[in-house]
Amino acid sequence: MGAEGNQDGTVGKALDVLDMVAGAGKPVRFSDLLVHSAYPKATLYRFLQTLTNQGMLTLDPDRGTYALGVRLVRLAHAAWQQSSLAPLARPYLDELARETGETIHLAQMDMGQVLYVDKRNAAKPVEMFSSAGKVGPAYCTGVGKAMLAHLPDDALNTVLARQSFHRFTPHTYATPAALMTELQAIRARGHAFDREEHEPGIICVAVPILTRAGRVMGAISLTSTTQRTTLTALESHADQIKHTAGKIAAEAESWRFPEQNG
Amino acid sequence: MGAEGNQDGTVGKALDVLDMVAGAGKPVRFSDLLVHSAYPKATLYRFLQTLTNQGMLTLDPDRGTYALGVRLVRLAHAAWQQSSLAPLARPYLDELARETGETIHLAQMDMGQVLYVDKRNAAKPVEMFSSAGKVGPAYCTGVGKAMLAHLPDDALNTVLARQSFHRFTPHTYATPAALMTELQAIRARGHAFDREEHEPGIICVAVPILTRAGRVMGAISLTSTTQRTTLTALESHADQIKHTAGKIAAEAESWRFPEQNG
DNA sequence: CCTGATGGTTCCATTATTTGAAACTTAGTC
DNA sequence: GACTAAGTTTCAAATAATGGAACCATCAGG
Repeated sequence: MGAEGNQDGTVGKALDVLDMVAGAGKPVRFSDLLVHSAYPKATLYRFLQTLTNQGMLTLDPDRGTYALGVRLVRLAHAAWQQSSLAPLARPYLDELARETGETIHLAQMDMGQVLYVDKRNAAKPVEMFSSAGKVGPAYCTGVGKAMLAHLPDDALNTVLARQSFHRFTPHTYATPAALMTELQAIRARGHAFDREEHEPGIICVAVPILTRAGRVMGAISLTSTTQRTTLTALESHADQIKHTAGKIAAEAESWRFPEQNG
Repeated sequence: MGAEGNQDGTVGKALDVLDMVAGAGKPVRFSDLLVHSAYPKATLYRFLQTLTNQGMLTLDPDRGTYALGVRLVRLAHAAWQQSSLAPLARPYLDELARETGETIHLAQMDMGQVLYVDKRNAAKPVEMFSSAGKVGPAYCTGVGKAMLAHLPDDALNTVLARQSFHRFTPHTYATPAALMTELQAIRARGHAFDREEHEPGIICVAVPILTRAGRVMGAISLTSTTQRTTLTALESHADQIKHTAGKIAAEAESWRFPEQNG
């Protein structure tokens, strides 16, 4: 049930193919792609050639498989630096991690999904690339809901329209209506919870990072497990997180930051 | 500055524009790009629109500036996982770092340049995204030369043709001829040195990671400074590094194939 | 209030590129 | 050697990209 339907000319189609390879999660053969592709043989073939030529894909000549190219890693380095909150937020997250001793996530919105751009893990040393870049659903994660709650109406609708609500756990808000009520509460409260809505046993408090004008830039969450702590205990850190979010927002604004779109 | 030599149809040109934004290193205005661009106003404009639409770029509506989009971060996560040696090499690099106590780099080749995909720093905790994704010259770094030395002739020539040899330090090999001799020595020896060729005071030993068939997959280096140690002392780790490289190569080769459907 | 810049956006006839069915070339099997 | 599956190339028709020029702000002076 992937969202097919691209309207951006040749470039859009090529990026579609790129996504398809990315989505596979591992090297894929031409014919594998062909089956799932909307494009005819020759067309798909030419796209793959072009993308390979451009270093966006690599072709393993032995196996005849395509995989994402390392050029992306280079681009992402630049992207992460110039357009994610992560480099700027780093010291503040470090501080928050030190003070609270809990796992911290920094996330932004990408195409209606939550994209984690940084992480601090209380226990283990950081595994950056392996966690930054991960995506998750917006409607059932703390950071996701925190951001959704502060999206302008039209953007929110666009995002929700693209969602297919899946009931991950018994606590998941599985309808737009239920979610809307929850978002309102979050807006009033200033922070969002994850009450085991995505994964059983995993809870968190999340706070949005907003510009002075109220535009959503990202969100921070403090995550733990039901075994280690309770939601109430986590909530006691809420003000602290808000403070951190505020500092990040302030610094981001002084550096003038690009907006997220849905 | 770089001589444009792109011709991969529309897609290639669009990716060119993407690189241009990446190269700027900071959010750029339309007109800034227009000056440096080979494309006329309307064309460049449409590319920017398309790329923004696709989430490869973000447009800050207040400033009117473009920056790399977070979609790249998501793609890179996948790229790093599925097509770099990093995830697979991680435990081996950890081990090597523990044993030697020195800084370790894992690099691969990208468009004739060295691309660092992972790093272990003896002293400080890792700063992954901020170091993975970095690029450097091939002809004057340990990892670069280690890889060049094992490239097939035609590939080597392609790469060298693209290089503009810059004399970073007095020790830099600044001509293809001099470099060729060095590469021969490296091939014979099995490992490469960086004798302060890129940065004064920085030295390293590097070893290529090769498939059984002899194809270059990447390289590992062990880096230090002239103040802390000597090249001879570093070289004493050479066999250890080769051993690590061998293990990574073996695992990389065995860890390739199956396919799913769905 | 006008006038001229500057920076960004849209039009649209022309042109070049993409498209994709089909033919072809391997490489692998029985 | 004949059959199949996977990958590659061809080529006329369809389509999308091109870019010169016109257009629409917004702002700064006069």
